[in-house]
Amino acid sequence: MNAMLTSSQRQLLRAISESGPLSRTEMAQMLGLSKAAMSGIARDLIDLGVLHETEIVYGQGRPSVLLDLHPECAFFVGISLLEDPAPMILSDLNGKIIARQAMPLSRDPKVIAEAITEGLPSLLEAHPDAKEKLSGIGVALSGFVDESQANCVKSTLLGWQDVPLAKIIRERSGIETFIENDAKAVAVSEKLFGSAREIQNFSVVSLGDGIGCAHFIDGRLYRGNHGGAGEIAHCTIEPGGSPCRCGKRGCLDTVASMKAIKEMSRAEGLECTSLSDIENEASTGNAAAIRILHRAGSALGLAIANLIQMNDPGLILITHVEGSFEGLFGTVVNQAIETNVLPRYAGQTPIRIKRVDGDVWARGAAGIAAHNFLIGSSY
Amino acid sequence: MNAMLTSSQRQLLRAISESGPLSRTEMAQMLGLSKAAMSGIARDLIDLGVLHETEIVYGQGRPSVLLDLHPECAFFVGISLLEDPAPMILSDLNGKIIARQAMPLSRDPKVIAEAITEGLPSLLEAHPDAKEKLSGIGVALSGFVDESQANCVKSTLLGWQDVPLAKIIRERSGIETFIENDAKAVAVSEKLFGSAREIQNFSVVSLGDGIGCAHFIDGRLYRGNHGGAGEIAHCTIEPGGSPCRCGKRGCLDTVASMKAIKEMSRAEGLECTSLSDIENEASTGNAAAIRILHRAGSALGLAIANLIQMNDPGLILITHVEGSFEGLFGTVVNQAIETNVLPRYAGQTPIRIKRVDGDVWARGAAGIAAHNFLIGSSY
DNA sequence: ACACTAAGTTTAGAAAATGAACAAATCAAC
DNA sequence: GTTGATTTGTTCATTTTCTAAACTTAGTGT
Repeated sequence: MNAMLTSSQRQLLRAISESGPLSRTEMAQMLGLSKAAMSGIARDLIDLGVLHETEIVYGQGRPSVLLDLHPECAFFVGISLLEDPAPMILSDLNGKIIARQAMPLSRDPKVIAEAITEGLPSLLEAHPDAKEKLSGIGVALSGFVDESQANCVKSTLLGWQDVPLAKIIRERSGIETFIENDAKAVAVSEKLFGSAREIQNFSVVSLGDGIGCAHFIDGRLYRGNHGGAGEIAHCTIEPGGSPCRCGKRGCLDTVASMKAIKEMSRAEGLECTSLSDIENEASTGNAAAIRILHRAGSALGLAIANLIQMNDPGLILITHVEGSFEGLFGTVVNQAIETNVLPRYAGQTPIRIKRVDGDVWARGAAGIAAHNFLIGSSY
Repeated sequence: MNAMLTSSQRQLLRAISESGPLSRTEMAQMLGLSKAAMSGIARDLIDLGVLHETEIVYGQGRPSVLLDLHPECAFFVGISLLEDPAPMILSDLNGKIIARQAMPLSRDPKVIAEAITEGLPSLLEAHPDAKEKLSGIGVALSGFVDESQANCVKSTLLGWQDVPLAKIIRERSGIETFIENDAKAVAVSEKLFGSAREIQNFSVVSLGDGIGCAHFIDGRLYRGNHGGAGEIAHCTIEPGGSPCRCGKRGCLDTVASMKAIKEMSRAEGLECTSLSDIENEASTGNAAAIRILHRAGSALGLAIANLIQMNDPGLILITHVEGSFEGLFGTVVNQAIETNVLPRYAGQTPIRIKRVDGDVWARGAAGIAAHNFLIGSSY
């Protein structure tokens, strides 16, 4: 239903998704079109149910009517293949989670497609609206995804190589489907729904068991030439350091991922099962805990500083699941960023910390579907 | 004369500049237009003298006529403010250098504009064609330049802050003028004239007294949020290492720039004035020379590896003025890249080495002018 | 010489934009 | 209140840009 949007219509949707509600006149200025053209485009999109009039702003002269996306004009399903059971959520066009369930994870694409298809009815059960207007499925996974957001080029976690997962799910479920790398999916959903809406250049660093990263450049997700842009986890931070499961040494992942921090704690004989535990130990003066947090924080900070130097993003968004950035770890990270960035730049790149819950990945996946619905893959 | 090109015409020029000569049918496919539309666009551009028919390719059916940019349809002047005297070159639309001279360098923008204007007649003297079709001036400088390629936000070397250099030169000379950071200018000219024409994502690392770097992403120069994308020289490579003039420690610049290499040699008591000298010493077994080249090479390699991990470019183009990459330095660089890149990726990112002469910067500057003539700043 | 093939052009007409005039909805001022 | 100023948004005739389909052109293969 959505494939036949004009290029201008798409541009408009993109603009609104970036800046929030706009009057027709503002839209016209933004896209460089005449008021006349804008009027027609807006009317069409309102008729389609994608836009609707919201606020009326009074000023001098005729008041302007703000148009915004109609959040209930389309619904999306997002699935994360990062955990077992795999979270599965239903979201609207604002990224609001409307329903949530889980499905069994599998390594067999066909079984996944089957599980998704079977899970849909119950996910949509209490939401007849959503059932009718379900416009896309998004899947987040750990691995490399191609430009078309259809094929998984390689996933070590899932043991895949060149798996056309999107096609398989699409064929089984009958719903438009797109897949994406986990960190990239989060970046897209932050651009669409989150705190980076209006920012054209930013990077997301997602801190969890592993470390993920993705870049938005000139308002678009930058996937890299082999889909590997943002593989910050395997930047060498401690040359000659500990061996990494990737085969080389001293990767950021071996020092600053939650998994690494926990392993280091265990090796030091600390009985810690979470970042908060270690932070607690450190705050009571435990030297080992302090050392570990220092090492991890400096490494992450250095990597982020290098990212800033390299790409000069307008925002670094650090998402983390566990613990908080209020403690020693966060302080060290910030310090390390400051000391490793060109002094002239220090403090010029906003660092935003965002604590996220277990829905991040599924929500990100839904964002991929929403992005394809709204804007499409090309400009 | 050139400001009123259609968006389609610009797209076409971009496509040809990327892929070389194309038949009308190929063009139509590339831009997603009908043959009919293409026919008209091509005719207009031929009438304007921008395109011309070159080769005829015989196959089955009617032979196709390849169209290419007419290299003599426009000429550009490029000036490098990196040296004194400042090189000044005249180039055609292929980047071919047609004439060359020098002008005195100054820190006063007005004096620069004056020198350029006064230098033009003699530069153009033997080329009446070029005089008539001079379509732009480009200026390369060390520092930060804003998005519009008109204002120098900051240049430590020139002691500038917010200098509207392009406007000053434009007003004095009457010629359309654009300025750009040195490394970024080289990247643009490599994209336009050089070895990265068909590549959408690549980074240029320019090795000279200092180290410069610039990224092309999705076919466009990526300037970064503050114009600082590519400041690889001040990535921290040796945490806690030697102090850098930027104020922090262990920057790549303090270890791998030609200046740093020479300084380290002097500190070690080597009587070397060029990279070749040090390479020679190393090849005869001089331990200090070997150590220096190892240290510099590993640092540069690590930085490039981090760049690859971070941005997954389709090509790294290393330009260097002095010496060669055949010796120890080059070997170490390559080795360090290999060992610090995800093993799966190793060798996947082509590294191209290009020895350049003293014209690089001026040629890059001319490329900026040519790029603005052909494609304009926006898409 | 004959069909066959593919490139490029022509034509009429659809699609998408513009510009200028106009209608609508408010504020401000008397 | 009525009037004027002001700005939004619409209408409509016109222009620009692109398309589809038929046609012309210039070759190859048999």
